[in-house]
Amino acid sequence: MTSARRFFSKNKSIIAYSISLALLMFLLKWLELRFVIFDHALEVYIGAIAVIFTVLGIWLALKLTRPKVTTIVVEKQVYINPGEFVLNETAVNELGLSKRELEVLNLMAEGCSNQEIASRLFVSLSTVKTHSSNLFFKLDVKRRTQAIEKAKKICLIP
Amino acid sequence: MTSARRFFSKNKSIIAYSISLALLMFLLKWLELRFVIFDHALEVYIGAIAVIFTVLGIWLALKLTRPKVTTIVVEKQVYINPGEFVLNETAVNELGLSKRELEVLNLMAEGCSNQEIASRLFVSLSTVKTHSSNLFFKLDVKRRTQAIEKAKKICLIP
DNA sequence: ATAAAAATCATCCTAAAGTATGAGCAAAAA
DNA sequence: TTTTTGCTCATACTTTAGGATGATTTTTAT
Repeated sequence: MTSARRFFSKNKSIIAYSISLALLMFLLKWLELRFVIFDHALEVYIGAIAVIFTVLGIWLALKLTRPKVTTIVVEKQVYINPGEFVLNETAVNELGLSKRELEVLNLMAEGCSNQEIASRLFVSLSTVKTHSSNLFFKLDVKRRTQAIEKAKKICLIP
Repeated sequence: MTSARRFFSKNKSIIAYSISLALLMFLLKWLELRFVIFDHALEVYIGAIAVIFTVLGIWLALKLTRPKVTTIVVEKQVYINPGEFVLNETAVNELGLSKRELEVLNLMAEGCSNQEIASRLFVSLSTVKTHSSNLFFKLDVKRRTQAIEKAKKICLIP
């Protein structure tokens, strides 16, 4: 049942074409009988058929073929306003940075000295030095200024 | 001359259609003369014409339809906090920063050490130290990291 | 031409930054 | 349970940064 319905709906155009072709045949037969009296009517008749079926073919083609589509991709640049900072967690995981190291990194970027960082995190200067040393190793840099530069580039800090 | 040629090239398909139609007419006329002896040959003949011109119409339609152009706008995200960096010259004048000091500041922000800055500016380490010292005094900071932080805030560096 | 500003360099000294190594401890993962 | 990981701290040492001061040489503006 459904398959039959599906068949009709899928071949709608073809069925319509067949029916209209049949009707035209009848019409032409009728015309043939009426105008057979004229001389050279056949040539005109055939010309008419040619034109009609050409139009029909064109109509059919336009109906059946899916429209030719050429796609033009236009890149529109969307400028992201630096309003909200989102931490690049992918980078954090790839580099294996710990929570504490990120804290140290942030305070570094704020211009804190190691001693200030130690005071603000309630740890010793040694601890901060260890963290910063590990940080530089993981970020593959030699100085805190380079660490800040790189961290900003890859969105580890705002 | 050129306009005529242009006309031909532009209406190539239509001209081809006309010619093939004329040829078909001749062919059909010839067939008519040959097979007129058969009974009911006319129906077959007309059917053949119908089919041929339908095909012709389809071919014509496929040839003549111009592709539909769809424009797809792809939003490309461009992360640009620099957008375009414009130096805050007002601040530069207010703080009394010299050209050289700004150069040093920029290299500092790139993560260069004083020695690296000296090499890149073709001056001695002492000179860079003097510049940076003056810089810190003018910016009212104590460390290069603070200088970078402040300079970015007031648009002295990108 | 002359004074002011900018750029250059040096030396001495202190403070901070950074390296290397070892070790204790607690929480989480195996 | 054992191992791993992260955080902690310490000591000793080297390097870099930064301060203070003074001096010479270009530029630049008046």
